Amino acid sequence: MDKLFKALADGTRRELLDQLFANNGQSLGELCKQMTMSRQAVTKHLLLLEEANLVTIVWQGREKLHYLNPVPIAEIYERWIGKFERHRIEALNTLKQALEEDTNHE
Amino acid sequence: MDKLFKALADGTRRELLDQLFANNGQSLGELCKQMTMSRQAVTKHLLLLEEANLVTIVWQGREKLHYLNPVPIAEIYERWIGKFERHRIEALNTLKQALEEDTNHE
DNA sequence: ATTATATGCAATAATTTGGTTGCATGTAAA
DNA sequence: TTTACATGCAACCAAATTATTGCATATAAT
Repeated sequence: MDKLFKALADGTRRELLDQLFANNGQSLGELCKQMTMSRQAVTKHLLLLEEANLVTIVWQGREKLHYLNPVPIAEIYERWIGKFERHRIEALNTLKQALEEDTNHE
Repeated sequence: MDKLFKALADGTRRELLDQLFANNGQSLGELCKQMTMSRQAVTKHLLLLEEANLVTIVWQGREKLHYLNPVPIAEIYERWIGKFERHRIEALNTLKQALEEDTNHE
């Protein structure tokens, strides 16, 4: 879960995911063309995405193709979104109460 | 969105959110008691959570109370989970195809 | 066989992050 | 009005992150 959030915590990496959303299965070279930084920098970002299991690699000859994997994102949903949703109404109510108590100087 | 992901990308900060899940509206001192690091370290983590809008502060006398805010997490869902879900079946299919082409050496 | 292309590996440098410590300030209690 | 408590501010340090560069290797094309 830590690697997943860290992978998503960088704009460049989210941009790479966006590129794969737009066109899945691109090679390293194709992805690099659309970025401003060096190939090695892009490689490192992609490595983190692979380690977070967000991107799957398929070698085709000398080309390395990159495919999106949606599974880890679903885990975020289950672990965090669901949790927040469950607490949502209660949390907002206690916050509201606290704010009222504070402004009313009870 | 960047601050949000970065805020969630640290285990200590997710632990602080967990503490507030368990007991919403805790003061800085109460949160610190449950952590191993210095008060200042905790303060800095909480500041990032505030800037990501995940935690809302209410001052009560000399105490600073911390409340969860579920809204930004919902934004993650809309921006990322939804997007992944929409592409999910298509992405898995193209990946499957690529894997088959690769192993069959066509 | 030679050349061009696609990628990997390793050393390095700059920046960001996570943490500590010491001192200052504001609020409540004795 | 002292004293204790809750927190803020700032300087500083170590470790992790991001990016660059130069060279090496493997595959494809001529």
